[in-house]
Amino acid sequence: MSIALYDTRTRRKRDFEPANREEVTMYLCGPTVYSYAHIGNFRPAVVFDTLFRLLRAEYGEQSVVYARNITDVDDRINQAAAEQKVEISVITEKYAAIYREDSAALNILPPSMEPTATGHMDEMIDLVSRLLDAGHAYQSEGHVLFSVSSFEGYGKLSGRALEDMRPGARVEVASYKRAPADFVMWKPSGKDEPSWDSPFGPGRPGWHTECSAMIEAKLGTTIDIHAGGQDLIFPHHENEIAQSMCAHDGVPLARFWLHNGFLDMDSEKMSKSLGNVKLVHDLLKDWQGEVLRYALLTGHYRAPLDWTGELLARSRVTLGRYYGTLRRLGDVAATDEPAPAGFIAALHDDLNTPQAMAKLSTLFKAANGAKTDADKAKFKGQILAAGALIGLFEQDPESWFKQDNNETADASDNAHIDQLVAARFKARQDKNWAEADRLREQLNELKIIVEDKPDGSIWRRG
RNA sequence: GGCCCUGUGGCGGAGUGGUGACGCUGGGGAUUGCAAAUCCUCCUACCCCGGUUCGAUUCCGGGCGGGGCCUCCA
Repeated sequence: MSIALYDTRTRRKRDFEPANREEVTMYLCGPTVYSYAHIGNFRPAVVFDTLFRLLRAEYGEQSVVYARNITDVDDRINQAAAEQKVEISVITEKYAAIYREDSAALNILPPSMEPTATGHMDEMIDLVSRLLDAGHAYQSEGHVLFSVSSFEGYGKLSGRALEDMRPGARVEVASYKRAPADFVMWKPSGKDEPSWDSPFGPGRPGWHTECSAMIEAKLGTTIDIHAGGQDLIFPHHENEIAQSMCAHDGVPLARFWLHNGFLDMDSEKMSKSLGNVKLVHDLLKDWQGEVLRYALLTGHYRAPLDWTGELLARSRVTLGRYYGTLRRLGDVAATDEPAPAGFIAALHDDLNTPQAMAKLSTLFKAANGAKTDADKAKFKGQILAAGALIGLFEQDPESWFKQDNNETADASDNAHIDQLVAARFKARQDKNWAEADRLREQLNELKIIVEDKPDGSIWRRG
């Protein structure tokens, strides 16, 4: 069954067929590495990682090329570097490394490549030069600007006409612009700002330039899928399209445009002024990365998702139930099975993860009810296959329960708990119920939930 | 002002022109020394007003509510 994806440009769900099944190309606008990334930054990373996994399963691991860039030239980076009196590379390398750590904690696969702006200065300068030569760009007060009126398709992606927009609605129109919607491709740098030499004077590229140049350099003139957050539709992706299509004689930049919706924080917009920005770096202190990933996937990627403590708690409970099943199936070797057809169909339907989660629930129910070893092995195989597609259930169940969040879970703790549980099990064998209950009470105080089984007791953190 | 998205039970969240996904919570039951886990079972919904239809939560129109974007932004 083919994969259907909602394409922002055509505003329809369409069957996805790559231009070349041997080389499916996908690009995601990645992080600007000037600080810790927040949970909202990771929604596209997790969602499109799931799509990456799905495409790899469909076309073969070697046939999918997924580029997620790192923006390492940006005014916010310059500001951070100036404040800390260091080179920008000190800032960008630090936060790129942290971003990769956070990504790994959310079980996000490394993309095929992570191109950087600083690594593509020549390509960007070349792109700007070509657009200048072709008359799509002009120089003004040391800047190079793209002239949006030179591209008749401008506004097609976001569905807005130039005349509908309010010039200066939010930001004052700069003096060097011929038209308010023209955007900067190259700008001069101030005295202490990072600067690169170019035919149009020393300076640095505008934000939109890097994606067009890197896609051209790494993936080709037309890619299959271009993805990002909803806020990037305008102007960022509109501007990328303008640059790339004008540089490529009108050849489309991407065949499918995918955009994820935003997270709300306790029903409010996440913003610095409201002080409700949640950094993944901080969330990971209280929650396992897999809980964050699961929570992000409980909603459909195009819909808004309300990020709350309840959502996280619910996600943790559900995952715990699922890992409980896997723990009970621990001594059964999974057979090699495909994920259930309904689960795959849900993901194929524009990455309908809530529907896929519903299928997962029935799968676990079936696994819990399995009587024979053959059934257990089959269901375990299906669970692991489904999990691999959405990046869940890839850790050892025992470690899930024993590391389960927070810093109190260290090794000595675990040994102490093991001791108490073993003592209680012995008391139960002796039918010394008073002693057994006393030990349970002691464990309750440690927020440990014990499960008695015929051949021993197991425990988890409550 | 323009453009886009959205409104489902106590909560989260799919889906559908006609038999009310799935999960959490709550009630009941099986099981258990007591529990936990597991299983079974029950309760509660489709923003409002028109239209189309034998029949609309689902399609169409209007209204109301919520959100996003209009050159920082996942």
